[in-house]
Amino acid sequence: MTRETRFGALAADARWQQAWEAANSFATTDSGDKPKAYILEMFPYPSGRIHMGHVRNYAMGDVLARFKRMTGHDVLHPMGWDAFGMPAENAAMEKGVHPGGWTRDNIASMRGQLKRLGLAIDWSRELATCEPDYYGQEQALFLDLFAHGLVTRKHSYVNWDPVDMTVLANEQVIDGRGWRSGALVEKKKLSQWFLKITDFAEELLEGLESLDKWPDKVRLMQENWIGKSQGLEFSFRLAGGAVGFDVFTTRPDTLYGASFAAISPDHPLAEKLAKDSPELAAFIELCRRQGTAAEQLDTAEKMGFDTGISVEHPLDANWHLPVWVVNYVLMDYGTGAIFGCPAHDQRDLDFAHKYELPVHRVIADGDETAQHFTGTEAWTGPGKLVNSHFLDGMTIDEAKAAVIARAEHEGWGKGTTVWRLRDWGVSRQRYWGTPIPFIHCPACGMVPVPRAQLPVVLPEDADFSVPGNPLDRHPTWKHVACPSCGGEAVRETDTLDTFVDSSWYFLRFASAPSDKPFDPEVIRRWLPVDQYIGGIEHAILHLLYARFWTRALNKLGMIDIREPFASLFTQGMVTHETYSRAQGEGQPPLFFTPDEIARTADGATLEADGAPVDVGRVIKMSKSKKNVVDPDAILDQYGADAARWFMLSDSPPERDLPWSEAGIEGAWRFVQRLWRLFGDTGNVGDGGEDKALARKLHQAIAGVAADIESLGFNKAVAKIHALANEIEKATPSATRAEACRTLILLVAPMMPHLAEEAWAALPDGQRTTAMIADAAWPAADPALLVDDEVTIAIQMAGKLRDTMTIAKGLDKDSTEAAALARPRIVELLAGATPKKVIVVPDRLVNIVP
RNA sequence: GCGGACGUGGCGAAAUCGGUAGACGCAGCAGACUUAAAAUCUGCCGGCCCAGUGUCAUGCGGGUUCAAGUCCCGCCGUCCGCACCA
Repeated sequence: MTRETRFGALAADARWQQAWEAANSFATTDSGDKPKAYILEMFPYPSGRIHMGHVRNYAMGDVLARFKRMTGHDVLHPMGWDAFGMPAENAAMEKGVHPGGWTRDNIASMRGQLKRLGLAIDWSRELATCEPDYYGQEQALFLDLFAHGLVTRKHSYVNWDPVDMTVLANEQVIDGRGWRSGALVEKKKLSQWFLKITDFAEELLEGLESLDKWPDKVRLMQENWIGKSQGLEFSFRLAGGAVGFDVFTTRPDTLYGASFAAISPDHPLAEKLAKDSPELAAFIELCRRQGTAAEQLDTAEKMGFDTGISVEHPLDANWHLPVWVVNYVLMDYGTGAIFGCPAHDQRDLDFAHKYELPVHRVIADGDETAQHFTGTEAWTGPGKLVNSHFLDGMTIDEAKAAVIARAEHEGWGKGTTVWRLRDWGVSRQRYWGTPIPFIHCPACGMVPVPRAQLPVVLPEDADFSVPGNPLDRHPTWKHVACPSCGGEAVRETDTLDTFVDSSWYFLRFASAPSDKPFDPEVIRRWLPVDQYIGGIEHAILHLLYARFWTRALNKLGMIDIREPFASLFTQGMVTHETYSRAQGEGQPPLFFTPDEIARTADGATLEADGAPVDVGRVIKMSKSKKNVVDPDAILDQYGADAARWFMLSDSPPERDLPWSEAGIEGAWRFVQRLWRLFGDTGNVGDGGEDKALARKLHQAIAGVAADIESLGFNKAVAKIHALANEIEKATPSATRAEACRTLILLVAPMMPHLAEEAWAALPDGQRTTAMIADAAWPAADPALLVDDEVTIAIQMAGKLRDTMTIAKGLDKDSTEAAALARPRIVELLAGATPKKVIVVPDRLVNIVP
């Protein structure tokens, strides 16, 4: 092959992508004689076009996958589509296209875009969650979980959008309104399907400790989300002795500080009392209408309604506490009822002040022995018990234990654990999702669809012209015979939350038989995922659900592992500055896309009129701010390798990456620079060796490998730059030619097309494999990893005064002597004897005069 | 309000164990080559001054240490998560 002076990226991209496909280069080998590496990036939602965030995500995973192949691993690196979800259905409503057609078209175009990146993916394992061969197996797993009691139906309050006629997830409610329709969201009690994730609360929490290769941030977020609280649950009796209600508290030590009891507006007792009290009914209605948005909570006034009834204090039956219905008590945490202790809880204090309820101090504030409470700030710090009879003088922890012990002994309460985590409601009143495989029979009740009848396939002919669930109003689909009695029955028309689809796809990638969800033997070989890479936005929901499914399937005996992802990496976003012009009073600014803009040294102008625009902050690329750069346009102009290289350069991968035109051009220039350097593999000069360059080369081999292994791609990039600089400066030698050849291998994981092109252009006999895709990572010679000389610092009183180059490993005494003999040091000491000399071999000498 | 992360040149950053702060890149400046441009190459590139291996400098103020970007205490700022969670 004759060598071009410029690297033709577009032709090379296409050529090598075809070559890899023809050779089936990235098919996963199940041979099992090499160590396995399962590298997975979170699979994309097929929105239609890939964005720069995808490019960054898949570039990182691809470097790791290619590197693992080069270092002798069997690599599983698959790709698929999280293909169910509301956007497809919205498109159907807005544009009259079928969700299936819309989704499959999007998949086809995004697959094409991803392939242009040159990813080392085993495309034979591609899957889409919207296809029956996937969701049918998901239905089978759902029935397995049901058979083991992990699926329930229960009534619960949901966010109901009255316009779209569907349940909304909490995240889809923005300031009390449906995110799509803008309608005021109602609380509605509906019968819903739930997965019993709370059964696993304790082990999901404990399991976090074993995930030492997960970011601390994610583990902490999950820990807070699971929200374990330990305390006392006890029963209040109504004054007079009738059965009252249960409350939960984490502060049983403050029981003698109680001044009222409070129940949630949604508490059954409140609802019962409201039947006879229109005032209370109106109050409850008022509370339900109040928003729960974050800003409103800050300012929301504490409100209460005195029911007129009272309860007996559990430690003193003659002490009666009034029962209030209170807007700040939540029905879905604890028991939906509390006892109020104003002195030691800020909310209770605010409430007590407003309604002039008593405030009893029971924890002394520090050294203070004040028996009474004043002020507007509740004391929640440590202290000794006061005003508390048998508890007086105890610490908070001692008092907690004493009260719990007494409650258990006397039988009115017990120590318990309460979780913030709720069971996972998976019912969605949508068409474009996995049908829940159940049949409602008037005679037999809820009947699972028999295995032989799976998959329950979505009907193609659905009507999207009106809001609501198309499955529910489909003329025929839901009408079936009961599998149990044969009588007339109807299918469940709810579909599964799409987070279910993404809770087990990593298993299906490893093993996808047609007759079952997966083969346990094959799962044993590949799982857990060795490196999972994706966005921080999935820190809680997806990652928690996937952990739950893995543990649930483990409990069912279907898989051995308890945790799906051994190592997790959360990458930063791709950002770009914004360009805008103010529009006038009360108008939002007008934004411009980067390709409408000419960037100048100190500002930017609109190309259309040459006038300046405002350059805004560097923020996440988003359509509304128009600060997006289309990957296709970049690939057309610079090719895949420059795009990949830029994505890996400069910013640490966990941090945001500011996209810039100058940056991608810099990457492009470096691609060309490497191409020129790769042409020097035959230029051996006089054939001699260059020991210094050999050291730098081998240090780079080891350093780049370590950086890729630890996902420090920006550092690997810097080391490759530094090595390229050294090679360029060196005079031709056998070592230099060898370094040029080795450099091809070092950049191969990051710039695979350039590497293949350069590999193919090598003189005959210099290639170890036909394609570099099959080549091995070069071995670093340990002898060359250390320098034989080091330049060390000489400090006086901690300030740098001189440096000297000495033999590496020189002993302390000789180092000290050499330092003290330096003319500059002699001059500075001026004959004085140093008080102290600290020598750190190979590092520095610090002289204390 | 609670929890967490992060603050280093004009910009993205590096400094892996408490040991020469600013590697590497971007932008910029000066120069070479060229009829010119592109491309390429060379040099400079934190502040200050008396221009020195001078001095100050890693958000601010303290502390520990022979030595602090790194450890400790207290502030300030930015970002993220959760949020009336009993």
